[in-house]
This record gives sequence, C-alpha cells and structure tokens, in this order.
Amino acid sequence: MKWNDLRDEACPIARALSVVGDRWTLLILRDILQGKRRFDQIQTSLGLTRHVLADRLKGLTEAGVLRKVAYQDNPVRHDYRLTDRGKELYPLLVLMVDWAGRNVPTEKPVPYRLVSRVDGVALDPVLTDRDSGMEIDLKTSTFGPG
Amino acid sequence: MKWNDLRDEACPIARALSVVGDRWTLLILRDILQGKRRFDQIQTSLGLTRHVLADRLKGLTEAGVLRKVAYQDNPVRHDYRLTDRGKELYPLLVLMVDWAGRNVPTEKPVPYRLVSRVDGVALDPVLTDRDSGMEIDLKTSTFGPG
DNA sequence: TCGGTGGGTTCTGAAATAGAACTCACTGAT
DNA sequence: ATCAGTGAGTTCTATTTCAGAACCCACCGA
Repeated sequence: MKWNDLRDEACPIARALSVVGDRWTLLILRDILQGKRRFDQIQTSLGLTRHVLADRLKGLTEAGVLRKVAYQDNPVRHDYRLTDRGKELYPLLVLMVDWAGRNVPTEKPVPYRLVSRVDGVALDPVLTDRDSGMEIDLKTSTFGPG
Repeated sequence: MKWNDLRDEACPIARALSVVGDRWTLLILRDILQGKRRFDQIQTSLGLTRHVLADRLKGLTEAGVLRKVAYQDNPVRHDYRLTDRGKELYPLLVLMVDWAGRNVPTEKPVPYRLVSRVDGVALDPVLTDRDSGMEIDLKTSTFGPG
C-alpha cells in the first residue's frame, strides 16, 4: 500500500494519518501552535531539511490545516497559520503530551506542563462525552464501521 | 535529525512520535484494539510487508505498548495484546476518528461510529480537565516547557 | 507424504529523507 | 554602486527506509 492510498480509505484513522501521519507533520503543527510561523524559523527549530518542510507545508495547506498569510509584498512573504481545522488538532497534541509524559521516559526530564490560560493551574486531560460527561475509554466505548 | 534521536528529546510530542509516529503503528494498534491479535491477520488486514510488521511489533513490545502472549507451545505461537500503556492510547485514536470524520472527506463514506458500550448511544468526544470539567482547547489552555 | 499454517527472515529494487549547495528578489549598510 | 544578508524555496547526491516477493522452519491434519 502506498501512502496516498490512505487518503481515501474507509477508516478515519487511516484518513487522519494521510494528513498528519508522517514523521514531521505533528512537530510542525506544534511549532506553529507555539507561535513559530515562518519557514526558516520552523526549519531551524526542527532541523528537518528545507525540501521536506516545503513539501509538508504544501500538503498541510492543501489539506486545509494551514493557510498562507502574506505579511509583505515584493517579494511576497508568507507565514503559516492554523485554520480552524488545524486548531481542532490541538486536543490530539495535548493527549500526546500527556501520554508521553507518563509513558515515555527521558534522560533529561525537562518538565512540560499543560496549564489553564485562565488561572495558570495544571490540567489533567480526560476524554469525555459532551452530553453525558462520561469518560471515554476502552471499557466504556468502542468505535468501528457501521 | 534521525528517527531515533526523537526518543530522547525534551518535548513529549517528539517522544510520543518516537513510539507511535510512523506510517503504520497507529493502524496496527487500531487492528489490535479491534481484536486482531495474530501476525498474519494484521498483515493481511493492513497490507504492509511482513518485514515492517515484524519490526513494528518488536518496537512496540520493547516500548511496553504491546506484550506477546503465547497461546501454544511446540512451536511457540504468540499473539499480541495491548498493555495498560497501550490501552491508554485509545483516546488518541478516538480523537483521530472524530477529527478525520469531520475534516477529511472520502469518496466512499462508510459511516464509522463511536458508541457507548453501556447503552449503544453515539458519543461526542471532548477533551476536558478531570477536576474542573472545563473543555481543553486552544482558547482555554497552553502547553510548553517549564 | 503432502499441502497448509503461523510467524517470521532474506533478498532486490523503488521511494523517501538527509545534508549541502544554489537561486531569486529583494533590503539595508558602506 | 557594491556587497553581505535574509526569506523562502529548489536542485543536486548519498543514505535510509520501504515494498514486493520469495524463502524457511516447525508443526498439523488428511
């Protein structure tokens, strides 16, 4: 199976991966979320090749996750911002931060915190159902076709 | 930057990606979640090469996401099950299902549903804070080092 | 004895990535 | 007017990873 075949799979996980499922994409989105918007800024921060970065930004723009905003003419220069569709990926990154923080140990444990913008207090993310408030986990739910 | 350099990065997103960030891993976990436990079963379902599958299963086992359970001797045969650490990735998959369902259109829209095991009702996943119940999104929270 | 099965390993060729250099249209400093 | 610098790429080559297919081994049942 080729990578692009994923884009039209029935399974939404496969389709999500066709957009954000490669080695760099989520790290690029993390950088943009944290205020890095310019090509060179992202490239320096991540240390990926310019070629790959150009390619990913193009793909994400086509997928409607990012949009290019010109901040000067002559020559035209853009920065890359999240669209609403892109902003909706934020909870996914939060879960990854949380999971890795608890499950992937590191030699140099720089504390990485998730905090409320309102009062600065640390947050403990749980996935819940919007209506019932029930916690969504393996015991309480399933997903699948049909 | 090489792939394995991610494993000891300070950023937990990078560390999470060092475990589940390649093209196949989350699809493998999806299959196992849905009850496929045997090598050939997964390989047929996903259509990836046996070599890559063997490699990923090994990596996931070493990372403590899967464990091998022998179901017969002579010759020894295993199946692959999720550990607790692996089960904690379930909410991540749920968010991907939800995001792709709303944001990555497909030609053949097979409905894919997330339902409660209790009463079979459809669920609408939101990420919230365990204590306050507040919805966690870009407006209400940030994450970062320190 | 013979085909089938489960869980791999070993090839070869194709694709993706890394690392570095090059381009182009400016801008601001000398 | 020349010259270095910058932002956003593009174009090379060498290396790494992946795909596709074949092969292996220990069993099992017919």
